[in-house]
Amino acid sequence: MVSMKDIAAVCNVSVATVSKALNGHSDIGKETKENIQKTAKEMGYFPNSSARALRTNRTYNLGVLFADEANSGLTHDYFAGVINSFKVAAEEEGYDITFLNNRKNKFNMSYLEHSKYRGLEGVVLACIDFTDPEVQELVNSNIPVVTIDYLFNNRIAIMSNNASGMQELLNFVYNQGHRKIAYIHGADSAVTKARMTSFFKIAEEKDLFVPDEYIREAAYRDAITAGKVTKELLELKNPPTCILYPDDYSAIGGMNAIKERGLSIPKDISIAGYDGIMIASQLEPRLTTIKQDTEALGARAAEKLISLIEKPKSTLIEMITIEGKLIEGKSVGEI
Amino acid sequence: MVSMKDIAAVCNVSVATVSKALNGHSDIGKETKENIQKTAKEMGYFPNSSARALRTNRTYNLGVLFADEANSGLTHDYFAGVINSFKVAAEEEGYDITFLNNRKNKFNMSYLEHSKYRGLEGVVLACIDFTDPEVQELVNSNIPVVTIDYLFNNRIAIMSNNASGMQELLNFVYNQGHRKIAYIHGADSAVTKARMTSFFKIAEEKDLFVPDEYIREAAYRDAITAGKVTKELLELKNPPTCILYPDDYSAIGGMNAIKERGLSIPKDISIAGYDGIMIASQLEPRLTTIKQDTEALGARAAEKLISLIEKPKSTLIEMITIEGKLIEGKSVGEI
DNA sequence: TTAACTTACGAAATCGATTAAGTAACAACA
DNA sequence: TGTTGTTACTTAATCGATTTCGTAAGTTAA
Repeated sequence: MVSMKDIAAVCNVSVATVSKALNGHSDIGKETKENIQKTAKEMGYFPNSSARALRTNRTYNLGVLFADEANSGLTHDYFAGVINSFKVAAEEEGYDITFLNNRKNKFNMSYLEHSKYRGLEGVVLACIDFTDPEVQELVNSNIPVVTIDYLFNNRIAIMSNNASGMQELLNFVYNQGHRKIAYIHGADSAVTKARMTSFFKIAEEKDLFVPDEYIREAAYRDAITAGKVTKELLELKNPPTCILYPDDYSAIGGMNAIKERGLSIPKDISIAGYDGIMIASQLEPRLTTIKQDTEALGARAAEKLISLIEKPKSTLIEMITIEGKLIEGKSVGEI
Repeated sequence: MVSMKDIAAVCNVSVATVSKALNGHSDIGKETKENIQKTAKEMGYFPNSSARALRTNRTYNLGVLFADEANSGLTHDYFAGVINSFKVAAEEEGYDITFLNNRKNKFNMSYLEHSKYRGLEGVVLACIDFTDPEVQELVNSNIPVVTIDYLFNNRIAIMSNNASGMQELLNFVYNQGHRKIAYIHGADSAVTKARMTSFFKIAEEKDLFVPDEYIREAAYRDAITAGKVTKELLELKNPPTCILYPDDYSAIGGMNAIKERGLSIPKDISIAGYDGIMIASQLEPRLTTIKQDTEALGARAAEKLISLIEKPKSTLIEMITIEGKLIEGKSVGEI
């Protein structure tokens, strides 16, 4: 690797001069500067980030903490989308992304220790167990942190607006004329809670009667269970005319179960998913769903994290809400 | 941040002694060593990776080059699975993962420059344009490189065995009694080529007549086109009894088109996908597909890359083939 | 002409860790 | 007793870059 020393030798100047010339300081002669810059380019010089980090205490490295138990990690459409957009936004600002280990590594470092070891300037937290003591340690540290879809009182949070998403979805379904609406909700979590609360609030506002048997549970992305539950709903004496699912995968499970019965969507029964994953728009019929704006979620998270790093004083600790968008699709029909 | 200097001061020894004590050198007294280790723990010491990297020239950092044009990046099930498993395997060996920028960043570095800047000890290439001059530059550099699903003559490649996968799939379909088999293949690529070649080879071996109209094209993961093509195939005077798709998403598109016709899978027509993504096993009927071993692909890539780094002499430049696995599912019936 | 500034550069310290080389103190051995 | 070895440290150089301070040479002003 060619270093400043090498350039200095070639140009017959000191290392200090090279550094100044390459970093655009003012106390360098025009000719000297140009010569150094030219030589640096010719020699293929690139700064050594370790050396620079050591001296300046800036690594331009951001951590991503993202647990992937049971393949629910990078292969999880929603979070993969968020992380991807976070990455792109961070890269545009000259930052690189490093994953924090979720598994125990050789050195048995905690998340915080790992962050310090790598000199991460900030960390984004997504899709993890926020009650994990190690996560708590990180959140209570002095490292800038932004969380996604979870709110700590001392940290910036970027939240997908599940309440308004559910509201919009339910409104749409209602306006299509549906009054017998079943809701298969996800397992217990902050997201599920937000959506359910919203569901019942809107239902009440609309004087919609929702019998207990219309409210069912199925884990996220578990199309099999969703399919089973769907069949049970269809067998009710008074079956719903529309079923809402926890996510699009589940809706696919439901769709299969319905088609298997020989029923047609949306003629015989309507369904809606949530998330707006790619495949949802390619199904037949096109799935009605709330497309979560993963793009915006990731980008905002990066923007805020970098702002925390570069201007901590003027960066507000706030909760930022990202709206989902109704994709009307074709799976909810008029009644 | 607490440094060795701080520990040295507290323990009344030199920095060198601290370093040796913490790194398990032999020329340190038992008591001194224990005292230093205890103090280090108490003070919450963690090494500074930048300083260590600067001195030792080892960063324990691996690069991942992974272009994500058009959302086909981390949200691409197959590659996300591979990268995820690569990450886990690398982390187990004490390495961290850094993404190489695919977009141009502030400093306008090439992939190689970026790798050098960050001191990446090796890079894994996946899902990119391998003919890109910047990729070529990286491949021809002296940085250890492992490629996934692409073969350079001077680099280790980890290849999913598309030929044997297609063979196994076609054999299965054939053994179920199918003789009228349509094949919707992906767009032109090395992967498509490998599968097609294999398809025709096996077909020939089996004396299977494949009319031209049975061979169609649809882009990867384009369920809409796959659905359209499926309808066209169904309308043929002599329609196939089984359709093979480029991937599982496409198969879902086909599945929808078929169900829409009121046909039943696999009673009226059989279908098979490729890849073995999560949702495939949750469809009704369960999709027959070749599950690509993303787990093994990523893990082997990490293993080989680390081996190139740690014992370059004894590491063979080779092509490693990872077999897919037939998931029988329920979407191909007996005839 | 001389004091006061500018300009353009260099010397040296520094960041935190590693490591070769050196050195006391003590023990072992002939 | 003198030589050799061992043990347990310390000193100091080093990795590559940044930055403070210093200074020689030239310029301007009085």
